[in-house]
Amino acid sequence: MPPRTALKRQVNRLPPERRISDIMAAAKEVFVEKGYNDALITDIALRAGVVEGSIYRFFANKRELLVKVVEHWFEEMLRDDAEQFAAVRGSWNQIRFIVYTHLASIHRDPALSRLALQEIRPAPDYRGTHLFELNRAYTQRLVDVVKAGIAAGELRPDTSPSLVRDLVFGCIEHRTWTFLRGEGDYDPAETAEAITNLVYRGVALGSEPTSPMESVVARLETATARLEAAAGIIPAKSSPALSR
Amino acid sequence: MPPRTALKRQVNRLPPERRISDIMAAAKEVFVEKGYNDALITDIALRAGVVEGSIYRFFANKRELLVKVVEHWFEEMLRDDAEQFAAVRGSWNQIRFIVYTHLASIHRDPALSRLALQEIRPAPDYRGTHLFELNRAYTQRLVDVVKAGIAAGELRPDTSPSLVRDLVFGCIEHRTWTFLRGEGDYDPAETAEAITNLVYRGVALGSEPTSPMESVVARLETATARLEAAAGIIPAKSSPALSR
Amino acid sequence: MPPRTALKRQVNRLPPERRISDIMAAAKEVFVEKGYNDALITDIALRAGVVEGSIYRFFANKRELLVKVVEHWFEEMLRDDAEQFAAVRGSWNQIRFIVYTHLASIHRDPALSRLALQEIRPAPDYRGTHLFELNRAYTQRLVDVVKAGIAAGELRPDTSPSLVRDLVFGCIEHRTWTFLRGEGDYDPAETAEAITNLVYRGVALGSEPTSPMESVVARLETATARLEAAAGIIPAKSSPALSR
Amino acid sequence: MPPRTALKRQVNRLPPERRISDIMAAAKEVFVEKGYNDALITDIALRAGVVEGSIYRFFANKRELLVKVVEHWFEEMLRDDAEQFAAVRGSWNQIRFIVYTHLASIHRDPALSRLALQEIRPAPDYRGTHLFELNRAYTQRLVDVVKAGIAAGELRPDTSPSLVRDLVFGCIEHRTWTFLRGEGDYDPAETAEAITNLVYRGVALGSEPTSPMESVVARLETATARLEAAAGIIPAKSSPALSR
DNA sequence: GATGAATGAGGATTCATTCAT
DNA sequence: AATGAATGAATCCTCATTCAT
Repeated sequence: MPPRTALKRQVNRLPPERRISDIMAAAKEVFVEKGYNDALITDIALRAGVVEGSIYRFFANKRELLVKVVEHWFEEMLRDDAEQFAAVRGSWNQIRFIVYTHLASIHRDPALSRLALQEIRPAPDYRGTHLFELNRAYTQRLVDVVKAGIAAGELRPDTSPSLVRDLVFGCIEHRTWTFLRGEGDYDPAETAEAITNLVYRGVALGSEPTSPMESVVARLETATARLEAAAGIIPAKSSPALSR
Repeated sequence: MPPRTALKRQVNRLPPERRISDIMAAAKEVFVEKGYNDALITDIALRAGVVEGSIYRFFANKRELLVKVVEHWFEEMLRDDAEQFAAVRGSWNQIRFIVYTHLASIHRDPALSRLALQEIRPAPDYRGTHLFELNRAYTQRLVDVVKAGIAAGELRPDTSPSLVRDLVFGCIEHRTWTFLRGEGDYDPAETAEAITNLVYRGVALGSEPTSPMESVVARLETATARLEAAAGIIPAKSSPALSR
Repeated sequence: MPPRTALKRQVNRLPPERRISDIMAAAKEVFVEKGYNDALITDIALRAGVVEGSIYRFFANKRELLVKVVEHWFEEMLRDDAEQFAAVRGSWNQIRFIVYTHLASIHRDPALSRLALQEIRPAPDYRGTHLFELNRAYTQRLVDVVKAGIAAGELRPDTSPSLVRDLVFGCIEHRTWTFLRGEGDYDPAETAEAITNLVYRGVALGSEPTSPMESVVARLETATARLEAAAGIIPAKSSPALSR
Repeated sequence: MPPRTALKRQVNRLPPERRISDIMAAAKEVFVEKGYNDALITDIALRAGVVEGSIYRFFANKRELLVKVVEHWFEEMLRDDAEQFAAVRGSWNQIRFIVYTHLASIHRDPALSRLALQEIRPAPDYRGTHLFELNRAYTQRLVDVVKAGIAAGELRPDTSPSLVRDLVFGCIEHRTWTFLRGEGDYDPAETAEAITNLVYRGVALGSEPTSPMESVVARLETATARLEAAAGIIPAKSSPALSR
């Protein structure tokens, strides 16, 4: 048989993990730019440097690719948070941390958030998704905080932890809709503080001390800042916990 | 190109309002059964007893038809509620009424609720929709209740009414997602009670200060005052206690 | 029978000719603005102050309406021209008149010209149209001019009048295409002169000069020579006789 | 929405050029038979032995397919002619060749000619088409012939080559309209001879005195202008009758 | 004679997915 | 394993024309 002068096919063999991460990176880009429906497999393949068929070797279909991309994003977020969260003490601080983190994530990645909220969650197969599990774990932290707070006698014993969860995440979602539609903006820290206070007051035993405490601290900070300014001192970037 | 001449045409003349309501009724049925995407204009026309073309005499396109159907449903709901709501007295009762009504509506018409929340609200042209206006009016009632409560000295003066609105409607939405996906159920009355209590506690003026905390606050207050005095600076605008 | 309070129907009775001319005026507007395909019967009816159905009382269909509109325009043009044309003497002048008139018409009403050339003429039923007859009459004038010129011994006897007709009108059409597409412009007078000269030369008898004309030329020649001499200037490049 | 999964797919792989030429051949057939509007993509696909979708892999839309088909036809014509044309000597012969060739092409492929003249040329995007370029090249040959004739002293130096181009191609078009509408016939050779003679006479340097008037007037104008220039007079905008 | 609501046929186009090479 | 050409289902919308009132 004569040697084939087939220069046509450029076969580019790469380790599977690399292929997968290339595809997912490209898919993330395209989904973020175009949204799910307007994202084209062809486009994703092009940017990933593979052909369409190759995508289907690793992902059953377009939707699975979307889900995997969002799951990946979510997992990274969780991993980053988990460590810090473990260090936070006190119900109020923990709630605030969760609220702030969530608001900040949405603020950082609005497009991915939209995909998660609008494309994946409403789907009938959402339960059964790994993302569903991840999200459960994510929101469960709040439930645990509430349970712990109740056990510690800090929070009202008749509080429904799951209702608090819905209250918090629902509120955040509602508050960020306008932003997700690209029509407004919000300040994560400020919003987190307000939501936390409101919710905390709803669940705290007796006469919650959050807000007085808060305003006093604020005044202290202000006064301190002024003194520092008067003394010509530039304050260092304060720790997030105090940064408000 | 001129249409091939039809042999015989049966014209069935009806008053426009009737036609419109027939079409909307049929559309409502089909949208509810199939969802927006899988709803066929042909199917709607068939059930309404008209030809496809007739639908386009009254509605610019499929989406407008959807929006009109949902708006109609929403308007009816508002009309029914308004009267009853006017008779409710007291912040807690009013909040509960609003929460309950909303929960009950979703429970009664989950499919229409889904269409509103999933199909219409995320669209980029949502603002500008009449539905957007209706919804504003709908949620505004809660904002007004909060404002009135504050004015009456019943609710905390530092409450953000719009945040309460997001808290309430966001919570409801989150709580009903599972149901809307057809995977669970809830009791509107019970849920309304729980949400109302939680939220009300967050906004109501209470008898608060826990004693230990109070002394801390007092001490901090003193320190702050001294610092401020030391700084010799007159605080700007308003007193810090009210500034947030 | 109780008197009907039917205020609904505003019947507006007008003499048929008035109706027809209103409709045609409106149709002309719309066809000119939108072209045939994009012109809507509804739009025409609206501008004419009638309903769609009324249009069909006077015109069998949209195309007939178009044809009637163009015919009307054409008839007016013919009427205006006929008188003037009758006064023109001499083959060259007559040809120039026809060419100029045609170029000027296209320049004045490019949209209507397009409709005639692009919409009506290519149609399979063009023959049989009154417009076809009108156009025949219109172009026939040129044929007659040529025949008369031949008979008078001014034009070559082997000239095909119909070929001259195609030459002239084809040339005009080709020359004006760019303008009709809205991409260029031309000067009717100048273009008419150029076309006429070119064509005339093709059909005129050899050593022609009509005697009276010749003497004029001779005299002009003399005058020119004198003027040039008077100017004492050596003509540039080539001899003036060849310079154009 | 994902397409309902087809059970079995028969894939028939072919080299792209073959596919493209199959599709174009089928499209040519259908366009010729039915005209652009009445041609169905389905029909074309069927005859080409592909599915509708495959057509859209190679052609952006129906119109592009049409344009490509006509361009292909035109290119072949040009290629065939070019060789022969190169061998023709003498202005008259060259003009006749071009005229004859054009008449013969139309006579051979009236349907394709119609598509070019009626569907493609009037479109607003005609310029920018490759066909436009091809046609320019095609007609340019005549322009070049005229220029060469002038340079060789065979044709009148005051001839406008582009006007001759419009004269020739316009005349041909006009002459063939009836045939293109399927209502008459013509003999290419005979018609070519007649047109060529008529045109040639119009441009050949002969004894004809039409232009004498014109050239004399031109000389007068030139001389006058020089005299005026010598006298330092800026000539007023001359009357149109003299402006040439 | 006027009205104008109702008719209804008709086809290009997209793009996720497959599978022969 | 990679390629990428081929598949093919699926549907909204327009608007000239009609005809019951």
